[in-house]
This record gives sequence, structure tokens and C-alpha cells, in this order.
Amino acid sequence: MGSLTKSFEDYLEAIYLLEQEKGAVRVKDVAKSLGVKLPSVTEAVRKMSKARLIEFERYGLIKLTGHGKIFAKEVYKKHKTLFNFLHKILGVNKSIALKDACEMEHGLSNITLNKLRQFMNKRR
Amino acid sequence: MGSLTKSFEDYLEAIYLLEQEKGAVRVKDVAKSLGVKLPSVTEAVRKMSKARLIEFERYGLIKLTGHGKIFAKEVYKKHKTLFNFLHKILGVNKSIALKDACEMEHGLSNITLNKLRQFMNKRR
DNA sequence: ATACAATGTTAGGTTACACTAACTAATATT
DNA sequence: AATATTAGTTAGTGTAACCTAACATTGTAT
Repeated sequence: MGSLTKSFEDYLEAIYLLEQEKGAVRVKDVAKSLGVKLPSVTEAVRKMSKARLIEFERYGLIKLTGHGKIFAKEVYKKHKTLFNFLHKILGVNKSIALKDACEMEHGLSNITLNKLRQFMNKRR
Repeated sequence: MGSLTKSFEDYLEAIYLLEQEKGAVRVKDVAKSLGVKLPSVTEAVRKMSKARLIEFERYGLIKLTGHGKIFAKEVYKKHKTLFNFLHKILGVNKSIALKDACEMEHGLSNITLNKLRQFMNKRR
């Protein structure tokens, strides 16, 4: 299983968060959340559906599969951990910490992630 | 000034390090260092030359311009700082720290970089 | 029930970046 | 000097993302 592209990771994370917030997720919501146009989402969603990361049918709602949710949570965990580190420990302001975390989360391995979590736990 | 693509950042960093190591840099060296094929380097190098980041002529040597060197150093600084943090502070092993740093360096803003440096200075 | 607004899709185009295969130039060996 | 090896280039492909413009569907309001 080749790992996910950055773009798929972003889509998964966005869908995951939208599911939490509002239950039902539409193409439009994802587009807004990621700052891309509708056709980009349509295409991504078709591919992710083929990859069994989400369930989706034309004009319908978007739902993570069990599989997809696992990945989404992983990505989000990386995001949260990085954000907290940047913001709460380094003191980087929220919006920059958010942006940097988004960019950096993709490269963060699970090994490093865990070390970072341990490190942060020790400090409080 | 749109900022550099990740790919350009990688090329700059590689060329910078190769210049240090061996003085003269060739297409082949860059290819080996980045793990890409020669034609990819030829193309990248042509574009970077057009963008005044390097000096290059067909079949010749590759040299960073003053401009290019500034960028290269910046990228490398991010890399080094991240690597040191991951390896020396978090205790991530070298090869993983190296790989993660490579991936994450691109997303690291200067603001966050500086906070990270301050943080690391305080700790010793 | 029709018609409109909002949402979604399709088709086709663009850019970035890598690749292979085939060719050319430069360098080294005999 | 002739040829073989190494290095570099060119041309053509492929894939991942994105986009715009045009069309289709759905749901809502009159």
C-alpha cells in the first residue's frame, strides 16, 4: 500500500473535521474548507472513493469509511500535535502555527510523532 | 516574488552542499544526491538558471548565484535546525530524523524557525 | 408544477515534475 | 587519431493537482 499523497491527506483531514462539526459533508463544504474549487473536489472524491477511503455517490453525501477514518485520525493527530508544539511550547502565533503545522504534518513520521508526544508530556 | 517550489528548494540545498564538499558541481552529482535521473536535473537546472538562482551552461558546471546561495543557505538552516531538534532533543534516530527534516523543512516559516532556534538555545 | 438558485459534474486545459529512449558531446584509453 | 565510455541533452510520456466554462441535477419557493 503506497502511502497517501499529501493532497489525499488534506482531503481526509478536512472531511473528518467536517463530519465532526456538521455530520453530513458535501462537496461544497470540502471545497470551502480546503480553498479549492468544486471540480477539484469532485475529482478527488471520485478517486478517494475508488480507493475505499470514503463512500460517495454522485450528488450525494461524503462519508469516511472505517479505513478512511483511521487514516484521517492519524493525519489529524499529527496536525494537532505539531500545532500544539508550535503554538503552546514555541509560542508561535495561532494562524502561523496552523499554517506551518498543515505544511509540516505530511512529512512527520509516526516515529517522530511519538517522540514529540512523549517530549511534550514530560514537560507538563 | 512567489516563493520557491519545494523541488527548487531541494535542488538549491543539494547544490549548496555539493559545492561545499567538492567545489565543482555537475548534473550527475545533483542527480545522485537527490535520487532523480539526469534529464530531471537538466530541466530543473535550466529553469533555475532562467530564474537566476544558478549559473549554468550546457555541458558545464553548476554554480549558485549570490541570490541562489542566500536561498540555499536559508533552506539548509531550516533543515539543520529541524534535524538537530528531532535527533538531539527528541532522540529520533539519525536516518529518520534526516528524512523527516527533509520533508518538513519546506513548510517551516521563518517565524517558526526562529522560535525553534530560540527554544533550542535556551535548553543548553 | 414550474422555474430559479444552489450545488455538482464533465470536458478540456495548464503546470510542475518526474520518467524512458534515443541522440550528442566530451573525455579517456589504447 | 580512432574509438569507447561517461555525461548530458532532447523529445516525448505520464501522473497528480489544480483550474475555467459549460452543462446537469436537486431542492425550494412561488
